[in-house]
Amino acid sequence: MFNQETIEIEDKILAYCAKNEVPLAELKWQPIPFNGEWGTSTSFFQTAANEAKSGKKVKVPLRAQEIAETIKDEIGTPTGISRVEAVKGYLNLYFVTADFAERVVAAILQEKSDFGRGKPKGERVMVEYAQPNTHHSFHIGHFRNAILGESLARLVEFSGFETIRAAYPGDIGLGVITVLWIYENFYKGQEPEGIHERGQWLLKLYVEATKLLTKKENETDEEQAQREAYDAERRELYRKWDEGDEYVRNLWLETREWSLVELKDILETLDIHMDAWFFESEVDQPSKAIVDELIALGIAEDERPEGGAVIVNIDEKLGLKKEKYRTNVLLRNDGTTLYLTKDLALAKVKFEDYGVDRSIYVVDVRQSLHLQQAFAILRLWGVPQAEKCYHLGYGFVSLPEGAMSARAGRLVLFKDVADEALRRVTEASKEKNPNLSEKERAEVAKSVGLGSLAYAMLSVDNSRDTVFDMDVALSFEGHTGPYIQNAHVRAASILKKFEGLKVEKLNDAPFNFEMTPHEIALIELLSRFPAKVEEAANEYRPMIMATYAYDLASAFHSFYHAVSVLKAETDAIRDARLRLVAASKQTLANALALLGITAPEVM
RNA sequence: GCCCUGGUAGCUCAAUAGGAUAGAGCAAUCGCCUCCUAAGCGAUAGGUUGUGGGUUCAACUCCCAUCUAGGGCACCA
Repeated sequence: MFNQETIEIEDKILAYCAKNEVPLAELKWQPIPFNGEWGTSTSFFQTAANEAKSGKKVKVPLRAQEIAETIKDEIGTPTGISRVEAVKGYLNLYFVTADFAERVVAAILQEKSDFGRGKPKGERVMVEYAQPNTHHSFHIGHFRNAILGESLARLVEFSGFETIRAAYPGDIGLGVITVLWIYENFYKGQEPEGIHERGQWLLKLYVEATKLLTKKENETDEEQAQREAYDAERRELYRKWDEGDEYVRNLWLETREWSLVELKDILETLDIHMDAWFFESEVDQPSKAIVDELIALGIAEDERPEGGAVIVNIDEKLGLKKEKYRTNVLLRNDGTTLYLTKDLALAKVKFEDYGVDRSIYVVDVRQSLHLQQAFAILRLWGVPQAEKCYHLGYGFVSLPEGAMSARAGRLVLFKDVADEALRRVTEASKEKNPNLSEKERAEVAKSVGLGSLAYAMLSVDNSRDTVFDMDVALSFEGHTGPYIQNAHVRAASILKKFEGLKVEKLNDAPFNFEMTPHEIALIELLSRFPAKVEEAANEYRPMIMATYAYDLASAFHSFYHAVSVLKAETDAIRDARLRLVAASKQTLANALALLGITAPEVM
């Protein structure tokens, strides 16, 4: 976006090299990595190496420096560039600060919340996330999934893809039936007040039921008989559900709704709005037809006549010699479907009913093989979009005391963490900013509390496992969401204090004064935002944006501390800096939005 | 047995297509609020990037080997 200079210079370098038969390698431009310095650079090592390979006797580093020097002389001082230097094989071009600064700031103030938005890409992408099981409750691991998916959706959308957000709750399976069983036998007719209490109650029932249905050590004959009787009841319930028994189905729908109401409330809190809701139960039947089709096509093998299942030997069908995707089951020998089967059916819905070009699955990394198998089968099946299926895996979230486990009672529910976050932020806010009204403080608490949680999840690479420690996630200092939000608040505070002209009217405020290194660093970061959006979206990595937001906030805090805005030396400098503050505020807000974090005006 | 991830400062993590001086935050020590919000800023200290080879002008990054942690491998999701 801000690279006009390099294009012009590249032409000159190309022309020179062509004329002098220098085997120029591709020019890669990167920012000059020294602070306080400001410009772009490229190196000639590869070019020198090309010469060496073609037989010339050259020492690569020396030759690279020689080329850099020659080109420096050749291009002179191009427009927009204040100084050119050749150092250690690199050609460094320093920008004319005033021009560049003005161009960056003006673009941001004009485009506002659209600053950084990419051009339409002409492709439709679906991001599937939020796949918790119903009849369970939303824990901190689900939160990582949700915030990662939402941030990714916002990134790809902002970068120019038409984006569809899809939820896919697991609403059927043995776990669900287990809850129905205990409810029916021991808690029938009960229903706690409050949507979260009710949702979490189902989890308690699940834990209790699991105890009743799990073999104990030193089990007596009597206990064993009881347990087996319970298990038979549960199996019978599943069978009834499967054949569509009206009573069981209604019971299931009613309790499922309790979970969904809770889930939707949490998503609403997180400002996540799904475009499509898929349910496992809905793809169960269609997936059976797909199995028949795959058998008919010779992709799947039906071993049921021999008492086996329906399987796909994926490696064999793809002609792979080494095992990679292995073999997996599409249909149990009793004719019921599996996760893989349903995912094939769902993929078909995505591609055919929703016209999706790219399909991203935000799913626990432990399911990596299963998803690769699903994608491979789609390829065998001849689905063109199979090539653009992508599994965004994420490491699991554990606790300082070990892995989360509902049965062991070691589970951190998101709702509890969110409540605690609000409590702690409210407390901190009272101390740091006593003048806020109750209403404002409540808003700040939500914004900052959820912001700190979201940032804690997004600031580590998705592939890494993380340990969720409440005190770390709810820390408000240092590399955290609130640190970034605070930079935004400080910018807002300056603008609010400025009671002269509106910032929008300060069009004639050039940066034609000697800028401090803080201002230069800040403007350089601002100019990189559009490229960062592209990078994060292309690589499907929200962490890139999380890191950027922190770097920008850090640069702003340093600037804020070291440079006076309202008390600048002259009105002209003050006005230019005000515009820079406004541009910083805008870009911080844009970056935070892509992380699913709100940017408060006060805190 | 096979496959996939990780291993970087005491701790938690970064590091763009292999590029110039491996960066942050916690924790530690020391400074900075009559001055735009101190949820902040500055400074000091902290490193043989698990180990051993190799490729390259250049390796945290690529290749091989090895140690170590975790995960996954047909009727769970």
